[in-house]
Amino acid sequence: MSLRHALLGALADRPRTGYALLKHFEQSLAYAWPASHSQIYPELARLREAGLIAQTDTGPRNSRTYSVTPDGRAEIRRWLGETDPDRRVRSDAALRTFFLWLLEPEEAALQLEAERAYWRGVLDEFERIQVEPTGDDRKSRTFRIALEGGIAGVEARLAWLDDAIAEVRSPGWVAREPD
Amino acid sequence: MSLRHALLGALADRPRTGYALLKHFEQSLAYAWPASHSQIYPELARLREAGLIAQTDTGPRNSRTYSVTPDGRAEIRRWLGETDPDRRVRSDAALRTFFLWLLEPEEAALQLEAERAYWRGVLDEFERIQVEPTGDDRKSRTFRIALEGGIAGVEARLAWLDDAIAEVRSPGWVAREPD
DNA sequence: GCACACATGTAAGTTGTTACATGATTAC
DNA sequence: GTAATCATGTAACAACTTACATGTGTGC
Repeated sequence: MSLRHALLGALADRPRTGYALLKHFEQSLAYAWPASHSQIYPELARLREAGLIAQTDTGPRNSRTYSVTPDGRAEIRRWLGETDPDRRVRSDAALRTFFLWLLEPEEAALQLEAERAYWRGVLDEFERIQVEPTGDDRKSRTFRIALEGGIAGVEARLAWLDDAIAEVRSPGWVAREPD
Repeated sequence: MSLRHALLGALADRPRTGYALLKHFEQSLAYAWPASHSQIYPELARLREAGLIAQTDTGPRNSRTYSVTPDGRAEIRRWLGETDPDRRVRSDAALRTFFLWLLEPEEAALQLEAERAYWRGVLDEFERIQVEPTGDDRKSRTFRIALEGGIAGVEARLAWLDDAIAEVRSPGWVAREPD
């Protein structure tokens, strides 16, 4: 139930409306745990019913501001400290690399180049965020650590994509097995 | 429907039984698209019904060997060439890094050290596989490319974890906000 | 004979996606 | 006024997890 704890953690940072949580998921959390509004709103209702969050304000356009309760804060700490992370990762993009041999060499190269263009864009965005000034409290530092993790991962992927593209464009790849 | 195409791709490599596919998912494909037997067997039945695979052999212990049909081979190629990869990635482990500030510094460091130990083990396994001799046909090369992608990703993560651990153990982290 | 790995399946429940649906405020 | 963004919800469906369930060959 990671979504539940993602919401609790985001509300432990500060109270937010459902819509603000949605935007937070689209921006920061999108690379760790994507979630859509049709998942978030019902989950907020369940968290509220369970007493882990409470609606502490009502704003314009029927927006509802939620805050974590002491129970909710205890629950997110329990989750972080006492449960093992689920280290499984599903990546459609990674899966496709196992099947590169099924494509014509030129087609394989084009696919990998599209990947490279996409992840370059992501890296640009991460680096744009990275230069923004922040505080040196633990929250700000945590965010910078998470961002550095994202950057390191994307940089590694880009370096690997360069190698992979070179390989599928190499004579040794193109020459053999013309299908 | 990545599972469907993961199965088609694995069967395009060579005919396999359901059980062999299961083992293949536990080993190679586990880091890209984990799947359990309760998902694989029903999906094989559906693929067969759709005419994308066919049962080409029956072995001991009621094992069934499946092969891709021409339609199945066309479908995996269509998927690889004509559909965009879903680049979203869900990672419980990555999500948790956003909430490091909620833990006591020592607890945060212990969690990150557990991550480091886990990924070191994965890297050891990848490197053990990497030194095994293989061919230089496209299939073998593709597998090596995928493996190198995995290794690059894990190495980047380990380097980042070293930095992250140093940061949460630094005086600047430990000193402030004693909760 | 018994344990273990092989081999396949179903069922209940949870989680996630896509589509449908509606209303409120702001900017032009 | 009208388009865009804000703001929240539900419903149908697909995908995934966990548990239940059963039978087969091999090695000791």
